[in-house]
Amino acid sequence: MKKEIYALVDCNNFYASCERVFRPNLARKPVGILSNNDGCIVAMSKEMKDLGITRGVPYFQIKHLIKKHDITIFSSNYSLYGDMSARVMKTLATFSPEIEIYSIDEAFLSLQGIEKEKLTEFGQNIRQTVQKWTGIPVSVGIGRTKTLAKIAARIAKKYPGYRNVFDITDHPKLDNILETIPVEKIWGVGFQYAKMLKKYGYNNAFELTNAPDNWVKKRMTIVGLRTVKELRGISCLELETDMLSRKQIVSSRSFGQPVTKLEELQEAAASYCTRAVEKLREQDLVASQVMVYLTTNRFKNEPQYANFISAKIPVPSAYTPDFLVKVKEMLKSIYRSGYSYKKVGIMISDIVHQKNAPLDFFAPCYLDDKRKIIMDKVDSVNRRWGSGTLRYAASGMEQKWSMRREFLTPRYTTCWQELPLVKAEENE
DNA sequence: TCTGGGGTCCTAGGACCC
DNA sequence: TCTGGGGTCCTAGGACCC
Repeated sequence: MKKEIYALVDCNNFYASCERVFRPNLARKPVGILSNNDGCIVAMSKEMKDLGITRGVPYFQIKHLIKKHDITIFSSNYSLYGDMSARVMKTLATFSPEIEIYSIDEAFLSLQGIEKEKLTEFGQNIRQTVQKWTGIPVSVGIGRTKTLAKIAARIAKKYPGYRNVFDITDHPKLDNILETIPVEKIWGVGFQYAKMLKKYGYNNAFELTNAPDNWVKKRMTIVGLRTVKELRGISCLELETDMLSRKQIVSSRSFGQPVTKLEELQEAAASYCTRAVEKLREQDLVASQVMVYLTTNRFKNEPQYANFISAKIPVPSAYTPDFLVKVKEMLKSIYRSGYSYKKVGIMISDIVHQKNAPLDFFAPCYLDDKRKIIMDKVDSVNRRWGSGTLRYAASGMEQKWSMRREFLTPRYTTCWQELPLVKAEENE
């Protein structure tokens, strides 16, 4: 069996770091990023974490700390983060022929073939290059399995002595290191499993490696067993290098303010639906199932209602109007008047590649149809002039329901009008 | 006043078929 | 007394991830 070596490259405090690239004056200052609708804290710089603020807290609960600690708050700016992520990934791809982009801010690299003694040095090289080319600080964890590489990255980040790179491969003190990792910090062990494991006396990663296979499988399914084996150094999770096409696309948003009218809900649903079908086309996919749901605000002490409904699209399609028509009528059928709604959402599923779409004898297939030409035109206009330039009337003009984004930064990297300007010194 | 959004995988159980 | 059994497909729900 060949012995793999994996590196996990993890961007430090990614969203906060992205904002800082364009606001260098915020280095070493507390920076926080809000969720959609400016609802919760979703990302923080180290300085803000050090204040004891935790991810996920509602913004209004920590508002009083903002001034006191001179925290800078941003609304989330996904076009910026997505673009910065692409730059980081492109840089990483120059270091290894095999790379798995695991999330917006993490990638696994195969380091097969690199001499064992040089792994740390190689990791440092990655870190420095990404910093130089993109401005984003990263940590690198190296190990024989993806799960161990994750743990290594955690250590790299935690102890400054390692300068953000840690190699756990064949480490003489592996057991001692694993003893310092509480079970809930292991990749694949979440809140529920951690609770269960502790009940049975498994408190840290080392203890978990001694759990019997059958017991683990029974309580944590085959997935949990793989995690445990990976901790023991047996690789069970391979690098997934090719982008698998998605199985579902979800688009939903809480409203900036409560919505009561069916027409407004329909507008919002139409706008999310438009976005979801756009995402479908970005990957040359078509879908034949669409679901729509709506819900009231569960945090409020007022009448609650939630419902969903789904429908088939007769011929797999990526033509937005095919979906808009369905969504509009479906929403009408589950809408009940007299409630204050907080959110609607769209889920598109039964997704296949355009080329693999089942054919219908009586209907033209999307790929060969003029509908595809229309959609391609719409997409290219919106790419060129900014998304939302061409819209469907169904999405409405007022969009009173649209989300709050009070602290939004410019789209520095994805919109010509919002490029950062470099000013010459004027103090002469 | 104010509480995110977008994904994946696995399993159990029911429906249905032969 | 004693009511088969195996296969497939689908869905809901639960766990996890970022």
